[in-house]
Amino acid sequence: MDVVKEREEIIELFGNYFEKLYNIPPLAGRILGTLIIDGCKTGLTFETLVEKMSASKSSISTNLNLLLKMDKITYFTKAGDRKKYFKAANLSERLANFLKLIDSEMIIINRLVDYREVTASCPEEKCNLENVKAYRTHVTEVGKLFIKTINNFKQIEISNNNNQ
Amino acid sequence: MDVVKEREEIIELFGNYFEKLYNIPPLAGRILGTLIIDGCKTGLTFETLVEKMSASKSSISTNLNLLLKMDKITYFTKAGDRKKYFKAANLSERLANFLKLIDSEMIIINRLVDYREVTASCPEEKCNLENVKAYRTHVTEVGKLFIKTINNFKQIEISNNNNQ
DNA sequence: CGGTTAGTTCGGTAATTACCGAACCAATTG
DNA sequence: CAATTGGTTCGGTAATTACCGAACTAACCG
Repeated sequence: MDVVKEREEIIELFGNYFEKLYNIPPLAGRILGTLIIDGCKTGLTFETLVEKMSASKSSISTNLNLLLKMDKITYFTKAGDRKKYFKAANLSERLANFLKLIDSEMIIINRLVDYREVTASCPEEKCNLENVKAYRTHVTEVGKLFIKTINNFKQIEISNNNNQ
Repeated sequence: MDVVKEREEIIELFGNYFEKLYNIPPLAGRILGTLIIDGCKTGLTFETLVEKMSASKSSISTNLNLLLKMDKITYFTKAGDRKKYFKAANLSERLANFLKLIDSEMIIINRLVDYREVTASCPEEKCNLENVKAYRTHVTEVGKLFIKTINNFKQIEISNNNNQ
């Protein structure tokens, strides 16, 4: 395996994937990809990112702050060192965002169910109501699965941190 | 409940939700929301949508074709009637799109696992590899859950169609 | 055939987005 | 204090997007 080339390609894949998934600028996607690949151990500094991405300081700043606000990344600092070290957020935090999505979907579905219950008059609309309810059950199940997984990761992360 | 107002609000909610979720233009999101609320029974015509959305024919055309290409909606025709009747796709079809997303995520994860297996030299990177593998397990589970649900819906849809 | 209906295609434009450079601030160092 | 480092903020601009109107096609009707 050509490790260097593979690294580039994975970052690019991640970048595009995150860009679409989270609706973020291309540069933000690429930063996140880079942090997942390279930044897991020690984190990457602002400066390093400016070089690696060959982007301007202002763009890096803006997009780092965006990713921070979205809880996709975090940073830590070292005593006697003014630099921030950025790294991708824990998987449990990244997954938690899906729960928010699921919650917002649930709100819409519940309103749709209530609405349908008022308006469903003909048999065709009745079965439509049943469909929506079945869909709600599915979304609930997905939510539960995510909560379970997030808790798993939290356990893993705690024991990882203790080992450091 | 003020049904008319509630209808408007649900469409707006759906519109914004789909816009973000699928990365589609606002109008496309609103069309999809409208079709889910209003178009389930008999479908809505091109003309009706132009009026309801108060948008131009060209914009409606473009966005309907986009939604068709994405399998978010379908249309049927009636004998002796030149119009197309648009309706939201079955839930099974809409959910199938999530599977595509999961597949594309799996491809990246697998490449990341392979990459990590080559590059993981220090203990910290080893546990990182374990994290990614645990995440892969989770994504696989989500995929299975979706497949199960999609099959459920297919069953429901078949029996619904037989009752019509 | 000409007229109507249903929908598409093709510029064009207004609005939005992504990124940049330059000026700036705030903390530290000599 | 001045100089340096690490990062932010603020216009500005190039590129992209979302939508429009007008002209068009294709199928049918009388």
